[in-house]
Amino acid sequence: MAHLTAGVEYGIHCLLWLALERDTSLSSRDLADLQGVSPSFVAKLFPKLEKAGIVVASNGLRGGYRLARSAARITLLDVVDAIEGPKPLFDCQEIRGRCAVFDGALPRWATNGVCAIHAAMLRAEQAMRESLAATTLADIADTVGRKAPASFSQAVTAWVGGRTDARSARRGTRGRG
Amino acid sequence: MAHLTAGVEYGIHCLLWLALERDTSLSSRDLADLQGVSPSFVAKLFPKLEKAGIVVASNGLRGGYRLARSAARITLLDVVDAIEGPKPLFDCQEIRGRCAVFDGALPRWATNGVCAIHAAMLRAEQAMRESLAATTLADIADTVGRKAPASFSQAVTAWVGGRTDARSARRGTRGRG
DNA sequence: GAAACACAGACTAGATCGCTCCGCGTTTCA
DNA sequence: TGAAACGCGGAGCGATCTAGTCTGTGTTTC
Ligand code: FES
Ligand code: FES
Repeated sequence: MAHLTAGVEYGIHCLLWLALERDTSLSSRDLADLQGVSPSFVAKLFPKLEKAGIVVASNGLRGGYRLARSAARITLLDVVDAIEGPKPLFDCQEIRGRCAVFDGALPRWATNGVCAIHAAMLRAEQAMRESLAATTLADIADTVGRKAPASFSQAVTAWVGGRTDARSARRGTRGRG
Repeated sequence: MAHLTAGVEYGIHCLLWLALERDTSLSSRDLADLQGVSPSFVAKLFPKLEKAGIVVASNGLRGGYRLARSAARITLLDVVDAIEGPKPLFDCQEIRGRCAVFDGALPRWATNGVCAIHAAMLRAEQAMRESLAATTLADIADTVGRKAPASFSQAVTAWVGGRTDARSARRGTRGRG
């Protein structure tokens, strides 16, 4: 994939569901099934978000995740950093230090400070990060909310409720389904 | 490596040498040896820069590359696009279309337009691209030029000249060295 | 005490990256 | 005239990364 991996897309989409259902803990399996993606993969994602303080986890049956703070105070940069970890846009290999003209006697000025090319790349990365930091989960939820009809939110709550019911039913009809 | 690969670092550094020696054609081997990097790898880089119209190539003995236009009119974005090709920062997989709540009957509004998350990523990518487009090869050459002593430019020209001489000498003493 | 949860770690298939090697056509120059 | 130095394309290779699976361990609910 590209620089921002599939984990970021999965993670942010999951967090949007959590923002929609702030009163309920959703398990990683709920979130995966809800979106039709790999449960194992989503399960590997959330410990990172929890360590970054974006979500809080609760253990045991009926456990799961919920947002650690308001969606308006979670930026896309928070999520990207949590999932991707420290991952530079550009990885300078200090080419300049191998110049044949110097022939072994590397002058101080040649490796002093950061290479001008590297500096330009760092500026580009910073521009990207500032753009990501300027968008919050709430912004995105608003955009989606304006597109979705009013009935959608209810349908989601019903789906989540249906999950809990299905679990209870499974306990009642154990071995038959 | 990261999103911007080693080819970009090699490529831009090479182009800086070409900007310094605008009157001479430098071969890909010259440029590689000058910087102590792999000649084969640099040789694979330059056809891309030539197709993008950043350098012009000349064939045969004494051939090589030179800048197609002034360094002030070559941006870092030009070089990155030439070497990396079309490579999105974020590769949306249209997760939203798989939502289990819809259960097969995907409503129009759900996939209408670009996903809000994807849109935010495109803005971040655009911010990065604008930053890269704002820096030219000449800008970087100036920065380097201010650091390097006056003698450096002469040393480079001498090194390049020495290369041509070495080739002539090799022809004269064929088989002995 | 079983089921549903979180979480850590080993593992795999496939893609990509950095790099090499080879063959072909072109140009120069002894 | 032919060898050497060029550009250029394609095949291939080892290392690394990605997306995803499969354990296993500990915790909470019912
Ligand atoms: S040495 Fe890495 S960008 Fe110049
Ligand atoms: S569907 Fe790809 S980012 Fe939303």
